[in-house]
Amino acid sequence: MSDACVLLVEDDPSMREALEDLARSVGLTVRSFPSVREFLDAPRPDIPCCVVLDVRLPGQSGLDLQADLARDPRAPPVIFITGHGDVAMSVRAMKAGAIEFLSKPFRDQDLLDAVQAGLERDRVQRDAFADLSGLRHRHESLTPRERQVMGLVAAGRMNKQIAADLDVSEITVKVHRGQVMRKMHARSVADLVRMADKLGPATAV
Amino acid sequence: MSDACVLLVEDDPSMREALEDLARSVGLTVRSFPSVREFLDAPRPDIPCCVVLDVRLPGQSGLDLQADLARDPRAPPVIFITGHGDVAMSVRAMKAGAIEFLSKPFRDQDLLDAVQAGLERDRVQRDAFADLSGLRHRHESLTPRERQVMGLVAAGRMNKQIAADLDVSEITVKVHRGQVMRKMHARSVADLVRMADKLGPATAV
DNA sequence: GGAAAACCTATACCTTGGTATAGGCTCGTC
DNA sequence: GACGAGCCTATACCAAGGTATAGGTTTTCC
Repeated sequence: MSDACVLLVEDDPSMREALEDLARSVGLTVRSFPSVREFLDAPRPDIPCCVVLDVRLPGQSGLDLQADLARDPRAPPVIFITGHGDVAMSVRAMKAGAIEFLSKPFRDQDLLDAVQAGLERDRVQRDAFADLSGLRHRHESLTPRERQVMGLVAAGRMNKQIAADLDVSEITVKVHRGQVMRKMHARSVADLVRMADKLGPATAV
Repeated sequence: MSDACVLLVEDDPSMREALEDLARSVGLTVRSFPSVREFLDAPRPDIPCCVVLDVRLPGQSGLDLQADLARDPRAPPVIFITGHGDVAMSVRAMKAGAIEFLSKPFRDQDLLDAVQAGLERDRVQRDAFADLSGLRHRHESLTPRERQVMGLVAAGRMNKQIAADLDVSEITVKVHRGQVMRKMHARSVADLVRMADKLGPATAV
């Protein structure tokens, strides 16, 4: 399980140690931070992670940190633990996408289950992001004209229609189109359509 | 706003009346039910809805009802209200997809906001479902062979490859393919690919 | 037994897509 | 001023896609 990591943000040293022991007992790697500050200053490990976060922390609160993280599409999932949580707090956390919100005392297994769910979600998210960034990279290697042609092809337009749209000859379109297929590593139009959809509005005409 | 409806499940008559008045005051249509039983027995209106649900109800609990509803992909979104909610309850509800979980006393505006959010989500969900069911209907009108061809076309295979896959002549594939485009109302291969993806694994080969 | 539906095939013909090769133009950079 | 990148075009040729028309077989169902 060294390909996954739990990021623990907890100010109470005894609690911190107990949670570290718990996580390590099932083979998880743990990095602990006593405050949001130190968590943010530390480099993010480049493996599937999930954050275990006390709601009440010195300085910035756990909920604020979650909101900050949510701005980054690559941010790891968050699991909250708290001593004195209330319903409003938990609802806010869950609405913002938290995996779990546990009140102390909680059962060890509940936390471990949540951690596994969080790691699994991060794995999926990281894979999706890696795919997408490869795709984006290839898309950026297209010239502006090629990008236009890609969008129109993905929209289902025929070469002659594209030629009319762009006011160029049909053969020019064919050349661009061939370049697009090559640069995007698309083996069929179906491939290209799916790539365009993943890239989203960036490819829309 | 008669194109939307709030389904209120609440056993306390005074509370029920207060909530009805609140919803009606902003022009919402309301149908009230004193128990889960009566809610389930009533026909579901065929317009965007959302359910406002007391967690604690005689007979089946609100959380149980939510779980039942979740089995139906067309089920309306749920908003919980409760007098004595705890954190575990709210987390469970939110994990199961609830829009909001409000503890009494709550601000009227908070409930109205949640209702609007719920109705909006149901509108989107209903539109998506209507699209999909039209698509499914057309897909079902295909003969088995045509479905196979559709899957292979959407996978990006060429006619001659499809012919080899199915061990028929290429011309046969062309005929089936033409039928598929016609029956599915696809104006381009790009169209067909997107339809196949929406239909999901049903079209996979 | 006969009608209908699904499936397969073929000929003939036309449209669309794709590539190789080759050349011209413009603009910005070194 | 030379160079490269991006863009546009053309000829020629070949591969793939699409349609109309027509006819065949098998299976199913009344």
